[in-house]
Amino acid sequence: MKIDPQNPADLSVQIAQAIRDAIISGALIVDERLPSEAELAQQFDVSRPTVREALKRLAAQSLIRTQRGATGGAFVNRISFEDAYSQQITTSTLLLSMNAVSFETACEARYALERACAPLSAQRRTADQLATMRAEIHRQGQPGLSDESFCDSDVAFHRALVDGAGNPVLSYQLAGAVEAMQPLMNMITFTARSRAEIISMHTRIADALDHRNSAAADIALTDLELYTQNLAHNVMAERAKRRS
Amino acid sequence: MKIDPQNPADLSVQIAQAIRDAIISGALIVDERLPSEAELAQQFDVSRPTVREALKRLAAQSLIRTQRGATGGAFVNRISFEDAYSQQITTSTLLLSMNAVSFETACEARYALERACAPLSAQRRTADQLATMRAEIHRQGQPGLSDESFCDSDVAFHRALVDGAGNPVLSYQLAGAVEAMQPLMNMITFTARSRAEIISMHTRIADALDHRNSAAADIALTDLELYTQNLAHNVMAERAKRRS
DNA sequence: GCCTTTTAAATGTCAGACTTTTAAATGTCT
DNA sequence: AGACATTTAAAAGTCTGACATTTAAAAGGC
Repeated sequence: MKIDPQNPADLSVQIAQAIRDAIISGALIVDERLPSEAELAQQFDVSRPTVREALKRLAAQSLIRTQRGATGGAFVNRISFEDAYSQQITTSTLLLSMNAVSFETACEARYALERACAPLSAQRRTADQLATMRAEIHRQGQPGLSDESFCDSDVAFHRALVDGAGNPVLSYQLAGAVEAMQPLMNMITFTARSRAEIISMHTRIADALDHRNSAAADIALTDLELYTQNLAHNVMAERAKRRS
Repeated sequence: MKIDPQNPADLSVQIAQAIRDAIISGALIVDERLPSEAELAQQFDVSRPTVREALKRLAAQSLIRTQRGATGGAFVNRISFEDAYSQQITTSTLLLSMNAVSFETACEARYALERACAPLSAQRRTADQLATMRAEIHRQGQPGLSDESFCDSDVAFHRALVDGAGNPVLSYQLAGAVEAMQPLMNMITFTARSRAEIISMHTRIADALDHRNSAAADIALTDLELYTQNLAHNVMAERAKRRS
């Protein structure tokens, strides 16, 4: 692990890169302890604050964790699905909000992804996951349910659908995407949507998975997408009219 | 933006969180300059190194960028699709390698995602994207092509397929996933695979998109997945036999 | 008016000290 | 001997103050 003092890049960037490479290449394995900050400073021939800045960069990406105390230090972190998942949500959320991604584009991507796991969900969904979906549908039908709770329930429903595929990699990819898009979708369709319509389509999806009918699930998801896209379209048109 | 000195969490973590919240909430907008490190240190009542560690954390997530010099400072970064994409690749790659995700699971997820954009690709692929796919197929048929180049070409082919959907959100999600899984897939099927077989299936995919035949593309992708899964299965069985 | 030089503001880096946390080693009492 | 309290040491976390480097704007000279 070496750095080049002549390199115009900041030293802390170079050091972080060197350690990151060591982790990715397998030279440093999970739960292995890195040398102490003082030792690293010696090895790289830089000061301790510089080493610390490098370590903070890695910590921000969950590549390492640090412990204080006698047996403390920086340890290579095993990146969990949860870590990856929450990182994806922050990144995706900001990406969508900062790049003026149209509702249409985000919505299309979201449902394309969900349809991707519908066949697997139809095959493999457990009784538990189906029960979760039914429970969320029931919750969505409760009168007096706040808009926020309805949204949460919506997310939980789709989350169960995705988890039904029984593939953690898919779950992590999709749940992140769905959750990141939710604020955008709520912003548009918060007020206009008809809960009854949504509940009926959720029920169709749950029924389809219940009967392990992949094609029906696909169609129901497509209908839900169409409904959502239409809704957004109308809301936008209404807003445009009011402005003029 | 406030922090709590009594909080057991590290100050640099709290400061990073406070600034992150300000960005997400929109209190800080894209390209806005943050106060200088010295000013931030005053505001939060901490020392400059502590502020710097917080800023490095944010920089590692591409939330801010820093410039040196007279008009320099830390600026809120517009997260680009490229940023998000490369972050996703590192995270996903590590996630897969550190969590012993089975080849089967990763492969299934990958093709499920690709099938998700096949219908859109069939509708929208441009002549350019189709030409890219054909060119990569041709390249894959060149005798004397190194294994590495073949892999690169394979990635490029699938990348074109995904981009064909014309949805940047999908592209970013899927390209990241595909690329992250590539090392894992190569590790298994590097030697055993038949280029001719793969090329023929690639051709079937390209033909299907050429004719805007979504169903055929789906079938071809499924066949490619089956072929890959079989290959992996055989390689594993072979390895197990050799060990005994 | 244009080019060069100076200057100031900001980040990047360093050195050394002090604080806090933590676990292990040591000591003490029953 | 074993259980509990105390000491100690290692490590991260933090602070202070200084210097180096970069960069753009201001000042100055032709």
